[in-house]
Amino acid sequence: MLNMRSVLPEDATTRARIRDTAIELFGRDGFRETTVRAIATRVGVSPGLVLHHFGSKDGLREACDDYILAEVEKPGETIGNGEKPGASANIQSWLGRTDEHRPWLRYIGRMLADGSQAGDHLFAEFVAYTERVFAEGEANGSVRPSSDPHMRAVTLTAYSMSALLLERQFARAVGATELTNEVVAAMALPAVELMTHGVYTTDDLLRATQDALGVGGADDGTSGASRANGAGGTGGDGGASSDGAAEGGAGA
Amino acid sequence: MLNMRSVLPEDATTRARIRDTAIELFGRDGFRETTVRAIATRVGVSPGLVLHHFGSKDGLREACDDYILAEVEKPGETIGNGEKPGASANIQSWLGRTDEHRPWLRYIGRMLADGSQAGDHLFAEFVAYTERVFAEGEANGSVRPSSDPHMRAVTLTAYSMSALLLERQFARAVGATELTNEVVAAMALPAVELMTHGVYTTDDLLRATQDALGVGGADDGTSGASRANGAGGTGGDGGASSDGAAEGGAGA
DNA sequence: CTTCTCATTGAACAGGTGTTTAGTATGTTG
DNA sequence: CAACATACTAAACACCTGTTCAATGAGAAG
Repeated sequence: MLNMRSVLPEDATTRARIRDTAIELFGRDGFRETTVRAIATRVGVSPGLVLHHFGSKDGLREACDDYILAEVEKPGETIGNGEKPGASANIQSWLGRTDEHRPWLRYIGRMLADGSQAGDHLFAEFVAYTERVFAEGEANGSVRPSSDPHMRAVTLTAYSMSALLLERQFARAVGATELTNEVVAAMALPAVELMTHGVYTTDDLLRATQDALGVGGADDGTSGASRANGAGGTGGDGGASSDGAAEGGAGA
Repeated sequence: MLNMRSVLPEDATTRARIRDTAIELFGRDGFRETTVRAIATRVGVSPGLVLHHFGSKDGLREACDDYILAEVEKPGETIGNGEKPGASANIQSWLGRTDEHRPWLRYIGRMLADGSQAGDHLFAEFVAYTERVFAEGEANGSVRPSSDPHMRAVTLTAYSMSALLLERQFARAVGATELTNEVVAAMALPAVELMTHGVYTTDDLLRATQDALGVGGADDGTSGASRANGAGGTGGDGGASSDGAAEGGAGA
């Protein structure tokens, strides 16, 4: 309720309007393909003014990075209640209101895809938060232990970010072209189902992977069937190290 | 064993060497940031020759797309045995030999990130394959049913592609800078653990998500604890539709 | 009022870009 | 041999890019 001028740059200062428009275009088209003139035209100013305020196009990018970083790390953006701080909660909230925050979500996707330092920082922050929450849950009993807690956090963070990086593909799956609320809603249940039960009914693939990597049963083997059946082992030879893992369900 | 000239453009025709170099640079730096002159210089020819062979830079890109598409859809690339056809198996195989196929993996990542039509085609193919395998496994008993099989396939395909899109972040997690075999190996176990057991010990979050979306228990409720404990419900109000799903583990 | 600051513009500039074009060499074909 | 197609180069061209610079206007400070 505090500041809701994200999408409507009505009375904001010209400098802020330039920055917001830059975020929008950088996120939509990419940094390299967005021209200073395009930003200036959309704001309704001259190209020179953009450089006057930000020094250079790279300076404008830095300003956008800083703004997004500050916005995503802002403590109580979500709702009125005393939500936990952290960037994850904010992105969470933005995904609930895609129409208002789509430019920011897209810009974050670009940050991660471009391999910038700001993207590294943001990703590391997400990972740290996820790892912390999972560690608490593990001590709590609500989260399963992992053979590699850090890599699990990295993996799940990357998975969640795929919604931003593959917006187009997720949208196409439900007949949309953008990351709308409908798309987010359709993504939710399969993701939570996966996080709750997994997809495989047996741990055959898990055992095979453990064997291929030469690790013992580090993970606790709770409710696991053991009959070998559907999913054939990973290939035949033992040369390759870890096939069948990274790909979604093609390991069989 | 058949054609292994991927990384070593020794005696290949000049046209092929230009294409391979373009794939490498497009994948590494992006299409827009890669200049025709940079490609020509690296191959050791004049910039004019690049255009002579491919008409334009966009024509070169199309040639690269076609080549990669054909290469990834090639039937028996994996090993000698009669592996199932399909693009997924090839990428699978490439991830096992990252040093040789890194340019192709990166190029595919760019295809998906750039939102090109070729990327759409490739992604759709991956999804179709994943969905088919899971349908077989579901009939088989080795794969759990899903409330939305198609969206599950889309989601898991996107998840697996995140390794290509976030190569940098995955590599940083193990102290590397590229997608090496070591990185792929480190990714494998957490991914398979997730696919086998999930991360949560209870289905509290699943039930909460189902309630928030207004769906009944479409998924079969197999081995599920029911005690409510660690993961607090999704926020307080009932306005937002599907919070707590897309983000990796921040729903709690 | 005067002076100063600063937002803003319009035009120009230097560099890099994809692309074209004329020309050269090298085979290949008749 | 001549004629021709093709691989290839060097140079230029037109365009777009980020950027600069002098000038203008308005408002604040004195």
